[in-house]
Amino acid sequence: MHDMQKELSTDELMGRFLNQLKDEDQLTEKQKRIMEAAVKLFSEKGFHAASTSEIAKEAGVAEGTIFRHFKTKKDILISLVAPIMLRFASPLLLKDVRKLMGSDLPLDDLLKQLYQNRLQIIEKNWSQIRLIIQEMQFHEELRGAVVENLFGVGRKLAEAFVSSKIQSGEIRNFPPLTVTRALVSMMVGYVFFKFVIFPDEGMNLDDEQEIEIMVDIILNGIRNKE
Amino acid sequence: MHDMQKELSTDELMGRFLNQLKDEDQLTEKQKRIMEAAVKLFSEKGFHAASTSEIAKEAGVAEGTIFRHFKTKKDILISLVAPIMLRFASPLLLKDVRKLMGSDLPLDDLLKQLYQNRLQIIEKNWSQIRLIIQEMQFHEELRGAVVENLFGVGRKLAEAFVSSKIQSGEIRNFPPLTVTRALVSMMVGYVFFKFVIFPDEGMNLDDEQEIEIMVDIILNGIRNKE
DNA sequence: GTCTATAAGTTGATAGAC
DNA sequence: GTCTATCAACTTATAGAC
Repeated sequence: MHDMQKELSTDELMGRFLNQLKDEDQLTEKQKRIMEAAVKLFSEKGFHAASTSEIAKEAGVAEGTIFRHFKTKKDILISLVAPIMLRFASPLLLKDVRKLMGSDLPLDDLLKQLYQNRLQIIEKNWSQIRLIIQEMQFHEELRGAVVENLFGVGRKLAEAFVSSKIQSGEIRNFPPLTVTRALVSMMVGYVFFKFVIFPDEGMNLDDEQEIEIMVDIILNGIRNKE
Repeated sequence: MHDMQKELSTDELMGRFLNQLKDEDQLTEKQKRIMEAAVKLFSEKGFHAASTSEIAKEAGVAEGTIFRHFKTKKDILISLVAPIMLRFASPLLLKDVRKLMGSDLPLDDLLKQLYQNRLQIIEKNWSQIRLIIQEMQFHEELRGAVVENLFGVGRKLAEAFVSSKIQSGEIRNFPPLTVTRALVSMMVGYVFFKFVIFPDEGMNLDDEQEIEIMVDIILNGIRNKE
């Protein structure tokens, strides 16, 4: 049971997560190559199906080199999570989203841009997002870190936004968390269809049109009230 | 590269799928036990992380017995897909959903029941659904079969329903596929939060309340129009 | 001389054969 | 139901770079 060795606790992982910004520059060329190769293979074949020898070959290093830099194979996985999450928590959630949410755009334009923006980021980073969602299922500490950091941050931002719009009277008076989840669910569902169900073909309609209608539905519902 | 052996084509898999109804009774006690053990371990640990020896132990058979009934480990996985999908395509999608869609319930009650109904089925079969979604990513034939059969059937049903409601004037005139995807996205998103993000704790609100609001949002939107 | 990369092991478990 | 060849993660002895 090679998975049962000393596990990193969620706290330790969060520590890494928070310290990663400065650490990122301290990575050697080889470490970066190994991590890049690992992201590629883990997300292509899954964590268990990708062997360290493959990773070594892909990275262009000897297999032993991997274990000079990472205690275990799982350690490579863990080391990938923090930088990936950072790329979502810091420049993205905090900058673009805050800016959009602070703007005084009409609600429809704001939502459209928000969806478009998130979708692009998800598309660009899909293999890594998929990897994290995949492995979350099997590594408790990993899920803990994602939920605490990424989801915690996102949820607070979104709920604050929704609450303010409820108070300003723009949004009906529902529980903010439920409205937030509805907004996010639309995106999750769209992503699910686009990337999980039809990863190859692409969908019939283009994203912009689809998002336009999605926002219309979320804002006005599907019921005909003439 | 044990994944690269002779793959079952989508057609062969669909063949199995269609023939499974009669085959299901022809399974021996041992085969059933092996398959049950495999579903359990594959969905708990993932396909690659679950070993055939564990499966044998869990099923209470000798390891060799597995390979008397299934050519390869992957063959076990493939054999699981058809019965699982059937349990979704036949009794559920076709019976409950058709009945609900054919009823003349008001749209909100109809949607609430539909969501409630689907959610219960997903909850009851979550480990199997998760397994299929997981392994779809890595086994092309499997995804082909799921998309063709499950998704194809579901989509046709849902689109027909939405189209009829658009023609009757109950639903606004959007592309039926987009409306369908919006309806399903809500459920997908809800399931994602409930089972993937917070599989342990359970959510703050109970499903009935959440679904009630979700249906309200989908039907009437979140914009305040007083 | 230390520090790092490497490739040839070692061990154990795995899928699959007999 | 036992057996085995294979391949996994991981180790270590060695050699090269600074």
